[in-house]
Amino acid sequence: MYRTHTCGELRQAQIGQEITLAGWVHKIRDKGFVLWVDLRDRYGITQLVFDEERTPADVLEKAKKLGREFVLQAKGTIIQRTSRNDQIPTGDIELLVSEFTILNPSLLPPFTIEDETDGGDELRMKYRYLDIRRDPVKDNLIFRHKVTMEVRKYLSDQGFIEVETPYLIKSTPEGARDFVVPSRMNEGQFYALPQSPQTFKQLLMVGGMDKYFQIVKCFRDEDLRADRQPEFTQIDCEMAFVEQDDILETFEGLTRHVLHAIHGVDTGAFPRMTYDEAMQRYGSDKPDIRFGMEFGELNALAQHGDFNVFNQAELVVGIAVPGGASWSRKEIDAWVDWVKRPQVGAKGLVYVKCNEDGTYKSSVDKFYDTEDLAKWAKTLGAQKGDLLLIISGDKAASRNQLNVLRMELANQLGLRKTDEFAPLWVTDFPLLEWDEDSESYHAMHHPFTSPKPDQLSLLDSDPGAVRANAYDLVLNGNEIGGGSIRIHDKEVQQLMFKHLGFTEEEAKAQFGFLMDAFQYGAPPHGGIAFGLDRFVAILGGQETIRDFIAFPKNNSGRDVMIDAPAHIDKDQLKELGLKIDLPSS
RNA sequence: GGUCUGGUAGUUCAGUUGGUUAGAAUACCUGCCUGUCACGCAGGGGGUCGCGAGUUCGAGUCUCGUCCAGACCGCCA
Repeated sequence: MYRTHTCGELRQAQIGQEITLAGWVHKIRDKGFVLWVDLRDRYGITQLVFDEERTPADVLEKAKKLGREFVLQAKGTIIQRTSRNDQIPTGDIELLVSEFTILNPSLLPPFTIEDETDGGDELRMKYRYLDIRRDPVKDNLIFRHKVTMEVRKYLSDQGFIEVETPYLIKSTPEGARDFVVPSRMNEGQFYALPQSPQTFKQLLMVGGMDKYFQIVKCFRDEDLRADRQPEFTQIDCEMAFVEQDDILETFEGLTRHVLHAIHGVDTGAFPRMTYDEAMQRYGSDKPDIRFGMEFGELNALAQHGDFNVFNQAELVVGIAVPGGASWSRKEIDAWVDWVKRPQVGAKGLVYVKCNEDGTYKSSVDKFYDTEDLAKWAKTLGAQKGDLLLIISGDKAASRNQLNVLRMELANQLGLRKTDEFAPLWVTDFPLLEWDEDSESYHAMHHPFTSPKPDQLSLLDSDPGAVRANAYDLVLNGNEIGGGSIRIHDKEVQQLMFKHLGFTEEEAKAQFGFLMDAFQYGAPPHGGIAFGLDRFVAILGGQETIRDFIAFPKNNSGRDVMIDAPAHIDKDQLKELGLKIDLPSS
């Protein structure tokens, strides 16, 4: 047995006991006559003490040669400290070491193993196993464990069965790019890694597993962001014999359970909002409702004068920024420039200061009188001291630009509090969205999503107007889950494929197995999938999901620790019947 | 595929108009220190300024290319 206790559990109750600890040398403080070593493991830090009076001379001598991150086993007696440290739970005691063994020495680590490390991101990723020794990373992994355990507990208690689905499946053209895996036994053929277990969970419904879930890796070969990894984890769920409300209630229950178990908060029933309403009120299908600054449309109040920018706009839309009237001209101009950057793409930004004395000062004083501006302020819900910011132009573009501005303002005004949780269901998403590049309609969610039954007839006349039985769960302005009631009827599924531009043969070749299954008594069903990495990060009050993944990939999809991806040798290629043909190599 | 930012000591960074021997903090090493816990004090070692070309009497600094990292746009059903 390497240890009798951990480095985090010893208190005054153990004083006088002979114990053995094992851990890493966290820090050494050598005062000459006495030397302290902070010994660290997953559970905490215990101070070891060596001194001239009480420690055997050879042990003290050996201790003077220790280095950071050496792995030690130390035996001795727990004693009361002469001077206590109230900063750590074990600060009342220390281990007077009688003998110790160096289980393994360590090279000098390339960065300090401390909460506030001196190491940069790149270095920490390369030596991720050292990074994980640091509390912030370690705590995040433990936090993730707690969340997933609560999820499993809740779903299992609700009668859900966790079923594993295959990782080696078939590539399909819809959606994201697939990661592909060559098959040795079927030369020239490839598996694909699943972007989600979508069709398998539907087949489980046909199989009668009427409540399924799986905490499962999914893979998408698309460019990355701070909140996007090529492999990520979903809480994938599906239920049979349910309508949309059943799903929303079940997974609202799950989310509330997790919020309560992790943070002790009860958010109450989640508000619901249709997609159209979300776009109109917030310019986003995932609005952050922790704060106000709701959109107000000013077309009726602003399109009567000589200001042609507004007159010619499809939409004139604004928000009221709390306290913004006190901003200087320079500060406001900075925001005007900010929205005009190509990343935002607005043509301009009109402002109206609603001064404390009841007067108004705007960038369009030439065109509108005080009465106009007062009406705008009222429509946008402005108080005295607020600043109206107004964007105009194409409807979709203006909403998007104002949404980007609203979010950035909220960030800078500190309105996005990480310890506040504002969930929201967004429902009734469009079934299809127009893709400019291919000049065709694509499924907004996925091709298995059912249209609202009463809107089936619209599919031919006005496909873009058809609404789906699809919903997203939004938390603090992030989409953390999305799902739909699925199609379970072969004819309807075939109709969908037709509208997505599949020929009958293509549909049969790619999804024939699913439509076959639908002919053998497929129950009505629907489900949802949560992005676990993002969910955990938001619950943890952070933005980047990398900090909650033990071994994440970098910006270009590389694992810099193991240096993957990598070339494979000629024999492997030959065995797979592959030839590399790159202009550069 | 694109835009932007960065790459200088083990590490995090500073480095003025292109000009003397490239600095600081921290880490590391040595010595001192009778209770430290961000210990303290004194001293020391440590640099292919990402790489390659160019401009110049002279380049960490300017130009071009390239590699790497990060953020964003496209993309992500």
